[in-house]
Amino acid sequence: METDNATPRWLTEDEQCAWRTYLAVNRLLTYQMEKDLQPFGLTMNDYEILVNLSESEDLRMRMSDLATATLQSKSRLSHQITRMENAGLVRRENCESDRRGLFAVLTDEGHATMKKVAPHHVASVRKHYIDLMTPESLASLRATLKPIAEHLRTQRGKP
Amino acid sequence: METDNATPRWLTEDEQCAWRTYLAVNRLLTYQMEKDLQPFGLTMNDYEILVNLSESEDLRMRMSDLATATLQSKSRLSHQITRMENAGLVRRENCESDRRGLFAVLTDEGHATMKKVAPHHVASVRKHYIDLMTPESLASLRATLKPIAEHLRTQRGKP
DNA sequence: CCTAGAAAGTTGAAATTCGAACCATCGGTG
DNA sequence: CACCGATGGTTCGAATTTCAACTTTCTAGG
Repeated sequence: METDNATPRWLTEDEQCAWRTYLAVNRLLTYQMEKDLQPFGLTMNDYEILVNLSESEDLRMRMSDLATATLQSKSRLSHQITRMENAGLVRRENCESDRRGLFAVLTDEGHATMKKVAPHHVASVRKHYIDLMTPESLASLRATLKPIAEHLRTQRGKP
Repeated sequence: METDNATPRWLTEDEQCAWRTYLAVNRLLTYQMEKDLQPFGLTMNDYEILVNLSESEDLRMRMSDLATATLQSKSRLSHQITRMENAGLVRRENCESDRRGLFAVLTDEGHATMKKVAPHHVASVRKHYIDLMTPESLASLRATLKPIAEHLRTQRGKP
């Protein structure tokens, strides 16, 4: 008989507003970042990978680790790296210790691109996000979101 | 000579952390919401359209308005509605006053689906977002994000 | 009235993403 | 050592998204 018909706890006015605002910022911001990166021929995805690689030991990362770090499926990353490889930003290299494995390695060109684009991207992030809030707001936001990120990380299987 | 080489204002440690956390929540949350909707055969996109329609006068909206409301391109929305039409959730109807125009109208089935799914979706939003913060955090977050949404809305052209 | 844009939507092809199936190698166990 | 389930990655086909035409209808100016 139990067909799960407990009265749902609907969102209050405020909660609803908060949620929708969040969703809106989410999309609008993504759109804007994407747009600001476009003149350099990069997507957010490209950029994030460049960041990860350039912050890594030897400018390289195992495909798996990169997939985990950027929260993408293995399949998607594989395609993504192929495209970036064609664009000359990245190169695949075999892993000695595990012959199944591959590294994605930042090329010189990739590194140069990174250096050129980073300032613009940072400016964009500031202009459309960071600089629009007070340091207190930022701190509060971070404190609120951090545990949520943790929670969500534990929830998910392998995307 | 001006080649735009002012020293960029890099992000501070805290800012960097806030930004990355935001990005992470962004993706993880989207992923989770999507996943929780999957058993009902809906995507976030589907759901959002159902919400918009069910909150509208006569359960209908002009394609353009719907596109604007959901922040999608006309093209994307058109395909989207076609799919939902095939799924029986929505139906297209001509506009009397403007013969170029079309309405997307919620069907009975669409309305029923909405009613069935909404409680689960709300529960999901609570579980993975709203209920993970205090009311104060939520209020603060809303207050911070609201102006950002405004700013971003003014920035963008037609996606 | 006529015409040149603009606006509303659709369409089709190309690019991206997803999911499942697949291949090869690893690591542990009997 | 030989087997077997896990890991690391790629690949293929289907679904989704994007981008650039294209059609039809409006609207405003002359």
